[in-house]
Amino acid sequence: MLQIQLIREQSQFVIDQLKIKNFNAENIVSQILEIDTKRRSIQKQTDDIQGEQKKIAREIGQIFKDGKHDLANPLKEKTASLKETAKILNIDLSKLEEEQQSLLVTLPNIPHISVKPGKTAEDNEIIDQFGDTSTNDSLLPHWELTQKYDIIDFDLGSKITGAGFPVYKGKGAKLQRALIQYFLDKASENGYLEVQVPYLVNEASAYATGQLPDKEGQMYHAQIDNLYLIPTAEVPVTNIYRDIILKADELPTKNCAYSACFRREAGSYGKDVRGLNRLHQFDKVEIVQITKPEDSYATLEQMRDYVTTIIKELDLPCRVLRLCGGDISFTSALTYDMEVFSKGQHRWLEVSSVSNFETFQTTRLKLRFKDKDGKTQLAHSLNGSALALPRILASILENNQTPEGIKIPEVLQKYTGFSIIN
RNA sequence: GGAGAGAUGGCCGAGUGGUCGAAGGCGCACGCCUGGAAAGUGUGUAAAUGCCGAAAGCGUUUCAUGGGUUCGAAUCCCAUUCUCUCCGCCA
Repeated sequence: MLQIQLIREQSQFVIDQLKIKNFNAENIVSQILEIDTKRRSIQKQTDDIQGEQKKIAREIGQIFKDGKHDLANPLKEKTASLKETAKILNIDLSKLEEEQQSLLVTLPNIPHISVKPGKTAEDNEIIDQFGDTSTNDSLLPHWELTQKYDIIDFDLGSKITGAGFPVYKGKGAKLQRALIQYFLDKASENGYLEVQVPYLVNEASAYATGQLPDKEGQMYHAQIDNLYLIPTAEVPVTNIYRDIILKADELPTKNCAYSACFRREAGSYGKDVRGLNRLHQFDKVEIVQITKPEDSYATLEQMRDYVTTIIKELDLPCRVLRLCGGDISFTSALTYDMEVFSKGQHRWLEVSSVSNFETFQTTRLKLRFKDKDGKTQLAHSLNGSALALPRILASILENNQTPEGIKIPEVLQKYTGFSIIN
């Protein structure tokens, strides 16, 4: 959520920057400003009236103390009418606050100045690429390989639950577990504190990280208890810091977490959902950092670097994209996507996305820190996948297929306990 | 799931209707003391929001959350959430 002060003080800048995200904010901003003016004038009025009420109440207190009870009655009458006015004004006030809030949450985050305009994923800028992307038509896509070696059973998952909930079997399950452990170990080595977090979150948490209200339909909802299944560990991990004021020396905080992730993926279809490409339940290791504002972009680079290093170690061909305005997410100011090349499908698959949210999440989270002058200010939040399993698994299977079987990347062998799937 | 007790500032803890945003302590910050430190000692120590160009200052709100009673609520009433104890159930 954008801060009202920013909109108030630099409305034109907000409007201009949001154009880069192809978002026309003109109307919303002017509505917000209009409501804001009204809101503040009403707040002033209620404040004054409530101050008056308090003053009279104190006077009555004094009168009772002095035992002059009969003097109290006219004063009581006076407050009665003040109370009535205050009540009406308070209703107006909360109505305006609500209105303002509901408009504010519809505005996306302002993109970083370096973000270039663009309409679609086609306009993203490739800033780095490594690894061998040579391929040929004899290489099988992973959904054929998983069947051939009987390591993932999509039909069985459909029977038990539905499409998008595969069953991993034997070496498939072990490879999955190996990847999780490998990712977590790497993150720990790099200073991320490992946490295990709930997979269901309440409304306040889903709201604070921005899943609500924007992505309501994308989350599974346990209605009886009004809890949401997490679409990513980002939600519970970031909410660790909800409503907190950190000390300056506690920053940056670095957390990593493995979790299953649940996404309804309403509206997806075709080749995008084939096999492991898009699932309703998948595994992911997430990294989250909270930093001082001045450090967040250096941290973003460091996180990007960290993710590409892991991909390199897995020996997967990879490219790094700096997202254009049109492709960057609602909540992000700057995002890098990492894609690995999948040789059986002859296409790039997104396996990670690292983003700087600046204060967009921390505003809602009320996540602040005391700077060295003792002033409280909003921290910046960043996160990234490190990494999401299914597509990594898909490209490991496709890229390492040989006539003898699927070769397990060197770094994973100590975790899997085997070096080939055959 | 049933019965009972509770929720107060960064932490502990006092406060059952009247200048209570809240005693006292711990912690923290700054100062004094000291050759330096400890001890001692003094001062300060919440957040949100509004008035204001900014600061200072002032107002309002906040004692789990949301309602209510009252001229006045941390204190009384109702609902919800959470914690603890006992019973039941259970990996």
